Amino acid sequence: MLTTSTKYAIKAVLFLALHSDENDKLMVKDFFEAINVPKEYLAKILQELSKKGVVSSSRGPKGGFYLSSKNKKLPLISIVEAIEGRHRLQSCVLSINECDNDNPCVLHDLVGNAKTIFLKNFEETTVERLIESIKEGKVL
Amino acid sequence: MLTTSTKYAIKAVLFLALHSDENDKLMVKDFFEAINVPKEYLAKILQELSKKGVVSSSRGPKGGFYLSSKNKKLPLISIVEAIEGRHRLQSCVLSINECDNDNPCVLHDLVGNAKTIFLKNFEETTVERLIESIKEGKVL
DNA sequence: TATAAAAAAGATGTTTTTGTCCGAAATGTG
DNA sequence: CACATTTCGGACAAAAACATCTTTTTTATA
Repeated sequence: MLTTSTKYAIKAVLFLALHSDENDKLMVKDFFEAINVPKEYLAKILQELSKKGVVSSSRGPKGGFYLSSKNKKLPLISIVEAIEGRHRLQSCVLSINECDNDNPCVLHDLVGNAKTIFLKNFEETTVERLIESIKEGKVL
Repeated sequence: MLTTSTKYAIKAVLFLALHSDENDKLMVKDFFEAINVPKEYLAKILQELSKKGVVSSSRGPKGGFYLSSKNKKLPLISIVEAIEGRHRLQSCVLSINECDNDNPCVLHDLVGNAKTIFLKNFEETTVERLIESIKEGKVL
């Protein structure tokens, strides 16, 4: 459903949303254990997310990663897109190029529903919104 | 959503359902091009499906692969299970072990719906049923 | 302005998935 | 029974995903 890298990315973003802001940045070494992601790999992923504008970062002493309030308003889908690109999520289940609503493959309708719901949720739910869930007891 | 191998498997099963039966078996070389799957890899996948009872096969001259009427009655999910096992489809989106309905992770509810619908469709739709769709114009 | 701290960038290593190849076992047919 | 044909099974190869390591660049602050 989501690649390992994307899962790591989501965990990282949510953790940052909860525990950082412009004045309290987090370094990789400060939280890789908390979210159970290999340290060096997390660094790579954050780099990518930063480049794509999904998280914020600053170098040097007192530097680190954090979520700006703008970052927090992004929908979940932007994390997925930053890591694995948009294509993967919306391409045909059977990877048939010509498949679309007008010329659906055998599984198109069968899977369409689930995929539509999934995408819709990821497009409509912001990081900010998820943080509420966490505060209401959902586990990260 | 589904691995490449599983997609190949589904295509192969559907093709066999359409073009083979006990008296007209198909050899790998007869249809790997039609479904656009690497020949040797398709052979491997069919072997696996055969071992798991999802497709039927016989060796030697006049041999090949086919779907028995029993095979055709199997739900789609059994193809997925044969290739990638059941676990992958139903495990937590964030791969959090403790995640379940009583102790949901942040994404559990968000994704739950889509996943439930997806699984339900794959459990309830048989190969036989899909063949009807194809005859009604859906592309394979 | 020198220093140390941090992310950025790039090179390298490992594992899993995908894909290929070849010999062994089975089986219908002359 | 001999033979050709086909799947079966295992070994091997290539590519992608996952992970680590090292060097460079930026920057706060002493």
